[in-house]
Amino acid sequence: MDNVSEMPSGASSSRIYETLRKDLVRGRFVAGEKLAINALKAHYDVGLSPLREALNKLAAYGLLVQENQRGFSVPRLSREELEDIAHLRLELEGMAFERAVERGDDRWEASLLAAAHRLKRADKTVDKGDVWEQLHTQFHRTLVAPCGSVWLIRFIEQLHDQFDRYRRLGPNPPLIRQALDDQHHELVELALKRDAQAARALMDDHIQKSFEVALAHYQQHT
Amino acid sequence: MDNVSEMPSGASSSRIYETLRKDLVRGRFVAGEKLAINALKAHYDVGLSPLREALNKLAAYGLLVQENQRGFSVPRLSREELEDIAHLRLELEGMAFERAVERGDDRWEASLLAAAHRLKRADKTVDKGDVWEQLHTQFHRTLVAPCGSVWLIRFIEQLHDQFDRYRRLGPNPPLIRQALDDQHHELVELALKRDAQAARALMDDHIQKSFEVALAHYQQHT
DNA sequence: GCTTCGAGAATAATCGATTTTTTTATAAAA
DNA sequence: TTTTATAAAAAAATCGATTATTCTCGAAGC
Repeated sequence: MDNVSEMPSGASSSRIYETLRKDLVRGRFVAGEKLAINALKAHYDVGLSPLREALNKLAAYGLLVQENQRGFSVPRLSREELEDIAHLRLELEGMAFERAVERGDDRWEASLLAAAHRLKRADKTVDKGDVWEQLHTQFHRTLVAPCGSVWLIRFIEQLHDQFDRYRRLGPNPPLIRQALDDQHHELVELALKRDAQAARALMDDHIQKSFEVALAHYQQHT
Repeated sequence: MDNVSEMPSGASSSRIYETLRKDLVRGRFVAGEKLAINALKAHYDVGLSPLREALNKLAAYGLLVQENQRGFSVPRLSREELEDIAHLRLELEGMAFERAVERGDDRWEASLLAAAHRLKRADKTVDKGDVWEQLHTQFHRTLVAPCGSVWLIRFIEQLHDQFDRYRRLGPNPPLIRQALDDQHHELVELALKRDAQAARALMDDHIQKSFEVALAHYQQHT
């Protein structure tokens, strides 16, 4: 554990959950590492109870592993799991986007354009904090928002967090960002054209590309 | 809250989680009900900390709703959600079963036959406890076990628990059981024949039938 | 040398009590 | 009558301390 976020000031319970979740996704903890609860308590400056409740939630969510009487640890990474996650993202996000394209209304079109624009803007500026990451997450959220299935969205977000544990192992240099961002705009275009088939195909390709980036990072990392 | 399970004796932490999970799935709590923590504490005879940790996990899992400073409650039911869950089950379980049929080995075939047999046996005897339910869950678990995706299995089980909140609103009379159980055996047959296409089609039909049963219970119930 | 054992230290889990927040009940004001 | 204000009660969240379990490391036995 090192270099983890400062806690935002304010109420504690869900705050610590969100902070930890982000730090886990960002890779601020080493995969496989056992969490020292007292260290967390000290670092994030929270009490034991809220902290443990957050850890329990994160374990149920799949960002931590809880072992019987031996605390919490960060799940290990494996190529097999990355492939599993990417493949499922392909299936689920493809399905969701296809449905979104069929069902989304004009307000959706507007929010898509907005999200894509903001993302492109962030692309060009130097990234203070995780602005690009946040906007990227928001963009993908928007893509599938009107798919009509609350549970599908839930699973997709869960998979995104898992996927990002791999993708964010390495840097996200401008060139790769650029390439992915081009696809983001194409996705918007196809959505506006209401071409569900092509939209899905491109989504598949987009996830495939992301997978390759993440895999490279993973292999570098080990 | 009424008529909930007695706690099995033994260690507390994960025990209370499992007990609560089962009681939620069984419908021992009324949908929408706010949980009185002190009452739970007294009934299950556990301390506050393990109880709260279990509730937090269940909320992350989707069997409870946690509201800011006002505790936990049982999620409401809706026809829309039931349709959502059933539809996703169709997609995910179909996908998983198809893959399982392609990838399962002879040990899988054996365990399938075993699970189906045990389920049929339980069918004929009077159901003490939830023997049939347990075996039914186990059977479906076995069907998709060799699909090769840990995350897919995880989501499917989560959806099963959600689906069962609806399906178990009403009784499960012998006639319906019989009909569903016939399909279980057909599923096994197609799996042994390695007919992935037909297997998936039948799985779709099976889930559709279950959905109709669950929907009837839901409509009766409101 | 290698394994097994056990005492002490470290850590996890749990408890009981306190603090904070929400809900309820009652009464005053509009 | 309805709304607003407020005090008391209830409930949720959190804290500090205790208990139970696991881990560490050195010594004894094989």
